[in-house]
Amino acid sequence: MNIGQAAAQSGLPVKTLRYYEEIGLVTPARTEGNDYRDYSVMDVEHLRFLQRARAVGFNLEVCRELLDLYRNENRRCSQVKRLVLEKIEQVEVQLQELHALKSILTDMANGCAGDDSADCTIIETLAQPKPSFMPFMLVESSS
Amino acid sequence: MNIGQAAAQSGLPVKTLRYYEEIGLVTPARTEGNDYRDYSVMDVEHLRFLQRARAVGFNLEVCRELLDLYRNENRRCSQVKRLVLEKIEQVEVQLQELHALKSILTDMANGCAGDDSADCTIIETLAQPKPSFMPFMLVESSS
DNA sequence: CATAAACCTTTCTGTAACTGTAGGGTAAAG
DNA sequence: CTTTACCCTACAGTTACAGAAAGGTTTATG
Repeated sequence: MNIGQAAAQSGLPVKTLRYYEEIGLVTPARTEGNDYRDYSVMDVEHLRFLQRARAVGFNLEVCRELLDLYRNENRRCSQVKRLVLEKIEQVEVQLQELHALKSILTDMANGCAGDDSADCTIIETLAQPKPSFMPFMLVESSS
Repeated sequence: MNIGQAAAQSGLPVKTLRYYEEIGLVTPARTEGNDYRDYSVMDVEHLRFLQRARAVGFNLEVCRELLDLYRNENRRCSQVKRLVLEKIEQVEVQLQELHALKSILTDMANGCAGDDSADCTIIETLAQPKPSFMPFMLVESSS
């Protein structure tokens, strides 16, 4: 089938399919006369697999590993699980960082009048933070 | 002062200082003989301000706005606070997305034996998810 | 049969915020 | 004088595509 149909069935944009071919993830056949890409049913399965793996946050490098495992009958389930556990750890780190940021930003907003004056505690904090307010800055600036 | 010292005092890498000059954020003077960058004390203040604004998650576009407000004596505090409140909203959206991802990934990991067999429920889920497992896929694939 | 719409093709450029590398000039120390 | 540590510019690379230019093909319609 043509690229447009493959895109519709996989839930991915046409440009993404061309990109995935360029980096060797899913390489469809070509029709003889006109050089159009010709995606097989299995190609589309792989594209759908990639779409879902991306949707749960795996980057393309890991998606490639996952797809290789999907295509490999000799895979071991433990290999797959390890990738998922690693991703969970990354997500947890990101969550912690974002929680910390939100806490700082919320403190900033709460300490700020938000009126028409030029005096602004947020600007002051960014210009010269009190350690009690942004304690991690001590660590950062000592590196 | 030279770029190396300015970098050390601001907590930013040398390459970042050159980049910030390239995009017009902080443009130091040049020494006459050798074209070395010559950062003033105020330049370094601005760099430190940028370092902290970046550290709490603002992108460079917003950092530029914040720096402009910092330099502008006619700023209104409310303008600053609005930027912080917007950022908080963004962080909250990201937190929700990450929580959802973590939940899906954790379900995947929990449902998987992680042994030496080739049968893997994670791979199966990515290949053909059950709606109860990845319900958002229904929305995604209908677009 | 002509033509217009809807496909398809390649290639180049751009995104964010830098980092790395190549190839060179300059300054302080021994 | 030489080494070492700076400094400079300019260009390529990173992620995962999206947009646009310029053109070939297929299909539907008049």
